[in-house]
Amino acid sequence: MNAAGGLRQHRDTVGMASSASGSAPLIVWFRQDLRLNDNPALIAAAAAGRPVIALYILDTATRDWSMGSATRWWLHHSLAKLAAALRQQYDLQLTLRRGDPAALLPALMQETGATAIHWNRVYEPASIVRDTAIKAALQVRGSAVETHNAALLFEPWTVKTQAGGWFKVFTPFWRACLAQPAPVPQRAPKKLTPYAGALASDALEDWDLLPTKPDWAGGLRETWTPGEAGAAERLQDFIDKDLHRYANGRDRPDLNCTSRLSAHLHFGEIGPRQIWQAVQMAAERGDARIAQNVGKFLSELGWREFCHHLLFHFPTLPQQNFRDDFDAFPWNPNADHVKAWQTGHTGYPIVDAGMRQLWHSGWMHNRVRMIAASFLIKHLLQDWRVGEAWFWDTLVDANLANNAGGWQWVAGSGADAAPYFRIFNPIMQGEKFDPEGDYVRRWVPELAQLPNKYIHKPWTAPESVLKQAGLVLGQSYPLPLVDHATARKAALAAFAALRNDADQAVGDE
DNA sequence: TTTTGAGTTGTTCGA
DNA sequence: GTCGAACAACTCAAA
Repeated sequence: MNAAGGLRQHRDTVGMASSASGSAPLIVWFRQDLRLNDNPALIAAAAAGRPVIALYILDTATRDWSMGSATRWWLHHSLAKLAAALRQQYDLQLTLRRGDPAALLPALMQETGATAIHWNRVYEPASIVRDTAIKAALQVRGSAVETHNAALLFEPWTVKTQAGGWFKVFTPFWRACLAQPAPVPQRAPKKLTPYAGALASDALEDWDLLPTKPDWAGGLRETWTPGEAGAAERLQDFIDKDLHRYANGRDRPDLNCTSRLSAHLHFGEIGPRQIWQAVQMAAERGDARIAQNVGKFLSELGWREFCHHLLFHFPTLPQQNFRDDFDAFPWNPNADHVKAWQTGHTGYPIVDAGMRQLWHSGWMHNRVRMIAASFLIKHLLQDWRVGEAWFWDTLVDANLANNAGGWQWVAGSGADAAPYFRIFNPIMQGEKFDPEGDYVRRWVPELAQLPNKYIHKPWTAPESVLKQAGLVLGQSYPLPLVDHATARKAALAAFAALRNDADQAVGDE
């Protein structure tokens, strides 16, 4: 069955607007909340007992950080799943429209006689600007607008220091969060009244969200199951198989025991409240190993929360150094080096494995993200925003807050950032966290025949070993793009220059 | 206001 | 191979 095909409605029909606002329809505007459970906008709309219109708008008017290629792929499938679920559960059509929400929403309300609209907030700068204006305009027209929180455990304006400011350090931030009452998810509405009129809807396929020539999405299809059901299954699988060893296992890309919920979370196919409750319940069921690991896992959810709160309070996070002394950092732009990094040809196996995993599957293990990001920034001295942009386009979980927060953290320009001297050694990291080389062998197959001893540093292998492994360095696999020790010294020198600049600036005053 | 303790994820060097 | 110290100085959060 092609769920998307069922969305077509060929007839433009003027809705039967009711004059009695008591039975006038209301709109649920889906955005980054593509689920039925724990969806406060949907729940509130259903509870009103009036006809419900379910709407998704492909926003072509907001230019800032428009979706990357991998997230467009995910969105297509997630919308198809949402449409199918709405139809199956409530006999409700998901109406698809493309354009400027500021124009489309009042038009749809006019068309249908809808007098109220619900949506769940997106806590990103461009969305806030857009939605604030839309809300004001709709209210001027006399419409009721209600917005809700589906995306975060705690509202960004509620987590404050004792002095009333915003946290810039994670640990006290998370302590303050944990002091709040535990967030509780709500179930999907049991029933709701679907809007009876026929509504014109775009066909999902016409949005061209999927790649065609070439179709590079094969690796994504074999790796992911977008949609609310896929998210729930992923969470359950994680709790059953991996939560009990999360604290240590999370650092092992070869073991693959992280939750892999990031993209589901980004699209709101599952919410943080649901995850929170599910792992707490698993811990309470009595498995001591799970109980020991839950705190660590929740703190990762805490980092997601922290990044979102940071972005809310510091909206320039994706573009500008959080610490402005980094504006003087002596980057060394080099298109060839960036290309080698992007395509997984740096000559450092753990970095290349990660970059190829990303290209193939739209995702990279967290530990390897740090190593690969550190390499781009500190070994190659490329601006963190170059890496941020590549991740934005290639990650299925590309999320403005997490991506910006992560890159600034690695660069050392962010909140609570890594100290300048923390420069990952890609060889040592590989040997420590991929000890058997399984991860490298999977993603860099040309190295598969190398013995473990050389898998993370092939250039040190004797000629006979290389020959045995069928490897010609510089041909079938690159030599290291830069020498680790040399690059490390250069990075330290660059950071030293930054400090000197800062001292100079103080001296100038 | 001042003081104090602390701050996700590391590496290198020398004993 | 293992271990502790050094790598800076600063900012943040709270007492």
